[in-house]
Amino acid sequence: MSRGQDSADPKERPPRSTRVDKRRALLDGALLVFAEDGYTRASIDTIARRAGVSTRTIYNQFGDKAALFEAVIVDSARRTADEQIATVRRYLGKIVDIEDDLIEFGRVWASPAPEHAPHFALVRQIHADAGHIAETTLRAWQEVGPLRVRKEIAEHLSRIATAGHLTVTDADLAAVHLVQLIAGDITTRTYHGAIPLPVAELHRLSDAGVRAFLHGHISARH
Amino acid sequence: MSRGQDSADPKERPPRSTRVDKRRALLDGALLVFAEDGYTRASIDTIARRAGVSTRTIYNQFGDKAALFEAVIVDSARRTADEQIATVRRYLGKIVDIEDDLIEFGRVWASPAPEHAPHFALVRQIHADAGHIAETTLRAWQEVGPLRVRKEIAEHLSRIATAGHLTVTDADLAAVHLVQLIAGDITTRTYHGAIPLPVAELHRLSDAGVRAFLHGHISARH
DNA sequence: TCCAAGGTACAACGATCATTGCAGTAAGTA
DNA sequence: TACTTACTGCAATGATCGTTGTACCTTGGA
Repeated sequence: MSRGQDSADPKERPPRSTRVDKRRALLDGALLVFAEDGYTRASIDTIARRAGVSTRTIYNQFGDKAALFEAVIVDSARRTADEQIATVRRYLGKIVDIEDDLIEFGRVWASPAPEHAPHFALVRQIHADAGHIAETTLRAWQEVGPLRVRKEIAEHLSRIATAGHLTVTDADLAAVHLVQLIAGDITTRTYHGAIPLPVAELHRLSDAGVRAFLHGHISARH
Repeated sequence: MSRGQDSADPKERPPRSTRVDKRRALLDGALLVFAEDGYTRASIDTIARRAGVSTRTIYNQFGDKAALFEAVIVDSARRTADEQIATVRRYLGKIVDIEDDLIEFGRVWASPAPEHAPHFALVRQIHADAGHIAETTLRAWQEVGPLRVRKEIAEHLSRIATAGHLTVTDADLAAVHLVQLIAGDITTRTYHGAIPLPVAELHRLSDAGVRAFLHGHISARH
């Protein structure tokens, strides 16, 4: 999980071996296979073939299949969360018009981002397999991924609220509401990315989610 | 999927055999095992043992494992949807105060209902395994379960809207928003029912969801 | 009492799979 | 040049599993 000690020479250390490259290739290939097939169905041979690596290397690097799965979960969650946090900062950093800005944010957030589709399929696998995954792994995943993203969104919403644009009592909960309204229905309808869902429909759903987040559905308007 | 012809004698037909009982026991037992372990991990032997039935009976009744899985999906979806639709009718049939009534509905909707917990675990398995389930099965499941429930909620929301309590342009979408705000966060936090979540917290989340559904988060109040 | 339908126990087959050991190889380093 | 490190290919092992065939039992109805 964490590097024991930094053996960082002051001078540039030449790529001492392909060790790190193989590890990277394995994390990427295993993500694809685990995302498609799930933990049990995914075979070590398939993963090795997809990563361009021998099965023996998997065991040398990770120990066993469960450890590889856990490494993939944490790695993929961190990478995706990094991207999402960048998106949040880019679109919620400066608010001019709260509705326009949230709608633009929602459209980007709800966009497929095809290179991250495997990650979301993996998340579905985690949800389904939670009963067979170590507690520590689940916690590590939550902290490095979803919770980090939620915290980022919540902090932005709080700031926007103090600026007078929003009424937010529980920022974490508001963050959950926002992302669920924006993308909740989409993720259930774009099964494992197999059904792409046209962009226009995607924007319609996301826009409606943002408006619901802001105004609600009660008819006390005007 | 559908009974070919009704061989219904006019007089009470005595329980001709245990055939239907075994089928029922199998659907119930298989639901538990599939929900806990997922399709691939669940073994026929385990299912047979849990249902109090020989493995041979499974093959005689359903043909193979995949067919049993599909039968379980559709059966469980129908039963759960029936319950949910009854809840919708009971709590949204007559509206006195829109906020009070929705909050009461939300609390019931978000309640664990421990006897249906396996179904929701099964739904997570379906979401994860969608790529390995026949299109026809997925469609049948959607129609007999989630879509039926969504339609019921949407119709009630439309009626409530015409009565002047709500502003609803897309009733289906509004229905999705409502259930996601009420229970969206809960289902992700009560992993396979292992973490029960205290009732007070559950009500807090559900109430906040209902209020967000009605009023939104914008600070244009008063 | 006898029949037939449906259930059970049991053994077996073939396939898949995680995991390990071993022998060989390529490449960086002393 | 010799040593070390990490990767590869291959074979083997032990376990699990879906599926089938078979012989036997139970029970409700003719």
